[in-house]
Amino acid sequence: MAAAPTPSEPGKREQERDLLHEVADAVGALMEFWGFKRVMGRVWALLYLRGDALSASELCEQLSISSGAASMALSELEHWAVVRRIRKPGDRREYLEAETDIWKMISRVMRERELVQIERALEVFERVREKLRTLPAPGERTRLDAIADRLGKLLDLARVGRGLLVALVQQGRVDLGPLMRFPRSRR
Amino acid sequence: MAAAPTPSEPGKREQERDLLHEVADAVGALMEFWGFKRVMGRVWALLYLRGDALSASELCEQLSISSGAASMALSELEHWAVVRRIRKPGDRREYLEAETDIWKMISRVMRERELVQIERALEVFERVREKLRTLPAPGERTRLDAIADRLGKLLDLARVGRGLLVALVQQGRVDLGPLMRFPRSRR
DNA sequence: TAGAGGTTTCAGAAAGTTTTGAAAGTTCAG
DNA sequence: CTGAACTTTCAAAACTTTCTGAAACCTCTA
Repeated sequence: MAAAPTPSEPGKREQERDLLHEVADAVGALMEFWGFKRVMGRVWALLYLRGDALSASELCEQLSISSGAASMALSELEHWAVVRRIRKPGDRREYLEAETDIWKMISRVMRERELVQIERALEVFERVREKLRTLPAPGERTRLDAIADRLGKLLDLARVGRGLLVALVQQGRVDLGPLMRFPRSRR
Repeated sequence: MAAAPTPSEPGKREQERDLLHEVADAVGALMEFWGFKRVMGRVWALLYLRGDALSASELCEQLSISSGAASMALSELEHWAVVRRIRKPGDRREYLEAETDIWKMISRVMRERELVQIERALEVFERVREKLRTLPAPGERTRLDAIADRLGKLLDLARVGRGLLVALVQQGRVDLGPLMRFPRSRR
């Protein structure tokens, strides 16, 4: 190859790769913590940092995962609209590109996952409270009432949580200004 | 008249128990979703709703878990200060009581778990960006710069996330007022 | 339309997590 | 001190999740 016969750079290339991997692993850990598969985070981070589209097999090689794992991670990432597939004409392969609007990704997950979860719980809380109310207790009114009260506190909290999520999601962006009146008072 | 040893109530007692279990399971699901063991949520919710202190064996029976599982869940719950042990004089057993200040629990988890997680990632991002900068690339300045830029966006996001967490935790309570000034406008 | 180059599927392997139950350890009334 | 009552520990079992690799399946180009 005329282009770069020079293995000139000592370990620059490797160094760069290792650095990207470090970040990819950190993102992977974060994603895993947030309930996704670790590989998903690694894939997205690598694509995001490199900026250009990679083929699936390149990803497999870079991250040392099997084609099966890559395929599964990719389809899940696609479901969350976190990665896009694009085709280059005259090339049979698919290339993968990271969504770069991070907030869009986050708010989608909030909306479709966290919110669903909390609403499911809310539903149970509400239903049970109703039933507790109609349980015609003999001399137990007070005891059951106390339970219903505590359940009510749980309900309130869940509603606050839902409120926070909805607020974040509806804004479509992070606007912490109001919430953070003590920004850079570094203590 | 069914007097003292009345099995009078048809299924009231069972109904009540089932309702509490429904809530406990919902909380368990939520806790699991949030990265804790499902049992932890069930234990806390049951204690919280009943309001009175239960013995460990009662818990085992109520939730159909082994004493081992209970012991482990309890010590973890205790670590998070979500459940307290109390002793009644003249009784060899320990009784368990739920912490009722829910916000206190949440902010503790935020501080000790979520915040640690995000700070770990931040550290990696920062360190890698520094190194990328000092990688004396020949004609690659622009390519590496672009990578560093994207890494910078990641850093910003992580900082915003940390800011949100810190804000929530420092307030010591949920104050959504500022964040939610668009009450019920459907857009 | 053949077939080379790619991708998906899926059963089984590997890894990770939670639960059990019994043995070891504590605690306290007597 | 002793032993009954209770709790903790921990190795193994049960279960869940994730990964692998090969076969089945696409999809283009020639």
